[in-house]
Amino acid sequence: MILMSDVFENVMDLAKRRGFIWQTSECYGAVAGFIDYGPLGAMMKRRIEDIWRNFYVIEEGYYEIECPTIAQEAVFIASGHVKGFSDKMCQCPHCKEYLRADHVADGGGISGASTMTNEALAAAIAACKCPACEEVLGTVEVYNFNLMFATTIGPGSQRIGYLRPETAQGMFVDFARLLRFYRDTLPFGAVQIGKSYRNEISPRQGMIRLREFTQAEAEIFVHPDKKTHPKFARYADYTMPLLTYVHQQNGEEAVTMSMRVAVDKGVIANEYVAYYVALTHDLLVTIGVKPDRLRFRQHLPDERAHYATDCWDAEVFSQRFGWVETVGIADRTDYDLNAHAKQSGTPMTVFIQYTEPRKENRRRIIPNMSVLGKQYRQKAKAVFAALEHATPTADGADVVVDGETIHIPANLFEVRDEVVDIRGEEIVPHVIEPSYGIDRMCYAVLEQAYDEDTVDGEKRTVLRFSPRVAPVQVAVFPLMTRDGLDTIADEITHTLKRKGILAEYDDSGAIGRRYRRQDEIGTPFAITVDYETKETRTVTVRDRDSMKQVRIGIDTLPQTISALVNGDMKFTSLPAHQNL
RNA sequence: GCGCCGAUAGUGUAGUGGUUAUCACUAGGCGUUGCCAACGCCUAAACCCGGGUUCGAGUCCCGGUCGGCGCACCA
Repeated sequence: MILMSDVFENVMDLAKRRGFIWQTSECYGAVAGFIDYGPLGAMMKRRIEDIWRNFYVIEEGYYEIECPTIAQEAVFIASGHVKGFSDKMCQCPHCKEYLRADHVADGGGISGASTMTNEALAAAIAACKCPACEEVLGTVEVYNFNLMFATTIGPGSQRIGYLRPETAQGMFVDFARLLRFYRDTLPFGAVQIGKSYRNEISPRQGMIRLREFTQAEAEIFVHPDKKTHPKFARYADYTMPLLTYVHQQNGEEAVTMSMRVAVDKGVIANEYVAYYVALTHDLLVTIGVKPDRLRFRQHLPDERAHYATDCWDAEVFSQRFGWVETVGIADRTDYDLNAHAKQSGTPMTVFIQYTEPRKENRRRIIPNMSVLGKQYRQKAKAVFAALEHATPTADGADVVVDGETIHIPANLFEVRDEVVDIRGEEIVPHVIEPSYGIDRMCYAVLEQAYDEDTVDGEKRTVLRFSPRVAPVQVAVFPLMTRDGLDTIADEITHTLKRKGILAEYDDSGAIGRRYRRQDEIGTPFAITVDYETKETRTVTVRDRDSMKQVRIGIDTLPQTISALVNGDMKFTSLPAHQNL
């Protein structure tokens, strides 16, 4: 349509002016990386989150949980964030370049940088050259920069806590309870929508990169050998352009294919990842992302987290920022559960029962505790343990305890060969993780909804929201504020509100001005009470995008508006279109 | 963090050291108005923060904050 000089500026200006998004605590001077959602923005965000819930909680059946945004240090030691999210940094005194101190050490042939103290590392790299300007560094300060916000828990306590950098860990640490909730059966999933925090060095690009942001994440626990999605048929024929890492390396364009083909050809690792790639496409289109501004890009092998076997990003095209990573869908394998099991000492496995028990020969060596115990006392426990794995002969068994070979006579233990039923095995599930950046989705919806057109030579600014995400769902206007028209409009407003519809009454100014106000905040429909209303109990319903109107009875308004707003009915399918 | 640029009513702006900071739109009130930002009258509303130079600073200088861009960073 109209070429907009800079959509980002127009959108953010409108967002600020009309109460969608603004900078936080402006009266004290804003802080980079933090935003407030205003009245309309918070409503829009909630509607987007609710659509997400429809997909993941209601349709997929993965219940939502809510964990604290602060967790104790052990959680993030296990997840790798304490170490991996923290870099040893230093600054070149000559060119002011910020450098990874450990990389400088590696480049200078110094080993063991990761185990040195900051002071030792600083001393070690003093003789190294700055990789940027080639000058010898000399005296530098090495410090840790961790992207997690740290805090302490409790009064005067030294117990360290961190604000979570992702919601995912909450689902992992709750694994055992979730497994019980889902009655010890794979696959199952849990989701969480909430705030996460990263102390970004340089937050930029409006609301694209924030220090506090909202994530919607699902962790789906699956059997490692069964990555076939039970409902794969739903999206098997769903097609979309896929930009594989091979395409990217060869500088080729994305190729459109169905999910079935993508899995069969090995383009996408498994059905689970493919299923959520397709579901994500479906979801993003539902909230109003245009398909031609949406692509799925596979992570390059060196870009993937070390544990992920496959990872796809949903990228939304922004006229300002180019392709913006908005959703990541990764197969995290068993990395997280293993890490938490090790750190916490709690097993995080599922018992998978075999369809048929397996017969297995087993030899058990049963020691005569009363005799051996007395004989070996403190060593007894170690002796028992060693004996279990010993290879007994006719005259006994030799075990080695603390380097000492001890002969246990055959009469002090019994060897039992038995056939046992193995009914199943403990396995560590793999995790499929779709992770959504809600703020980026909100921005994408705003940017893509923004439009300007020309009506009677005048510019009209309109947010072409899907009715499902529009904060205000319908506006109600009396044509005149007299002759009882305002009373009727007021009654209609209240009737709609009682049905759970967010209706806004407005009688201020000319009717055209009121339509324009609602256009600018993306209200999809407007009801006008006119003089005919008093005679026929009908009102006009006006469509934001076409500006066309139809006349319908007051009594059918609640059901009609509901259907229009939740997408069950299109405006064009209403009878008796007329231009008034 | 570094470098460059910027910051004046809600929004967009004018203002090259000197009265009471310009204009438009927006918003609120009253009147008018029989369907797409009409009109009249009235009202409200701003120099990012801190320091300095000066008789006098929105204007000049320094520092900070925020924003944009380029680097760097982005498990």
